[in-house]
Amino acid sequence: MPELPEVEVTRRSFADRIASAHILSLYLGKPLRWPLGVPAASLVGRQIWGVRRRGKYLLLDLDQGLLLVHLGMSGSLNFAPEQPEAGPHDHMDLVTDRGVLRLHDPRRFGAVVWAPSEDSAQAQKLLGRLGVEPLGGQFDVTAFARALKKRQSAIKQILLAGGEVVGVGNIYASEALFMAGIRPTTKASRLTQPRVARLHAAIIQVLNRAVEQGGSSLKDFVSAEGRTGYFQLEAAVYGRAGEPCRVCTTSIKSMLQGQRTTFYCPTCQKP
DNA sequence: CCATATACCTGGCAGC
DNA sequence: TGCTGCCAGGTATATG
Repeated sequence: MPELPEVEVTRRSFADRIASAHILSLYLGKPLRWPLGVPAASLVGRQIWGVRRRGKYLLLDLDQGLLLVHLGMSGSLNFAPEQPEAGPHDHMDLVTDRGVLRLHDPRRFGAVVWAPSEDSAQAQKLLGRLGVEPLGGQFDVTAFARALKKRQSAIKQILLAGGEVVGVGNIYASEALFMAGIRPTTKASRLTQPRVARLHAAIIQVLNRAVEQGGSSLKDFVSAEGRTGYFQLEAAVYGRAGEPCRVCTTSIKSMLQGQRTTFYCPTCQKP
């Protein structure tokens, strides 16, 4: 479910409300991807200073250390004054004096991990290899082009890996490459400077637009306020195999790339 | 160092 | 119906 826009929309939906709250208790259900790393009871009394985002991770800054929260494939957060009885897929309740932050995650690829600091080994193990943030101005075209010149794999796989730029998942990778007119299988190193520039702009545009629209609701995205995506994001290619391209009416193709499905228009996107 | 495959887990759906 | 097989928005880790 969550790529950068969904994670950012989730962050915005509860960051202000949870800021300065004190942790009263932390309940964990079935195991998530990794253990918390410390006894849950050790977080009682901690104060939450704020919520940041790095790639698809949410960072809850505490007065001692921080919590790294990842939504995996199927996770969502809900923050409310009270929560109903936990269902079978609710695996965390962070109870504070401002409300309860609940993680709902059927597939349990998500995680909640405590680390003593962002620079600590625990945090860096997860954050250390992340590429640059695409939004907010640090994403530089020249540096992006220079990095891609060194990479021999298909551009779609480079985007998904997140080592050059973070936040682009399977949906937005297909969408950004369509916007840029680039075939997903094109070797990154073979992209010309102008095409990299188009891709750079497309990534920023597609992610920004999705954030503005409140996260796409292509499937079942729900923000921490409990709202679904406010608008259906009109996918140009994702999930549209066999349907006509919105630009040229060519039938959209799908293929497998590194065990993930990729969608593209064979006419609009050049190798 | 790089590129690729694998594993984790559950639910929904198409097809029989 | 009920079963089977396949697919799903991520990413650390192992392997070559």
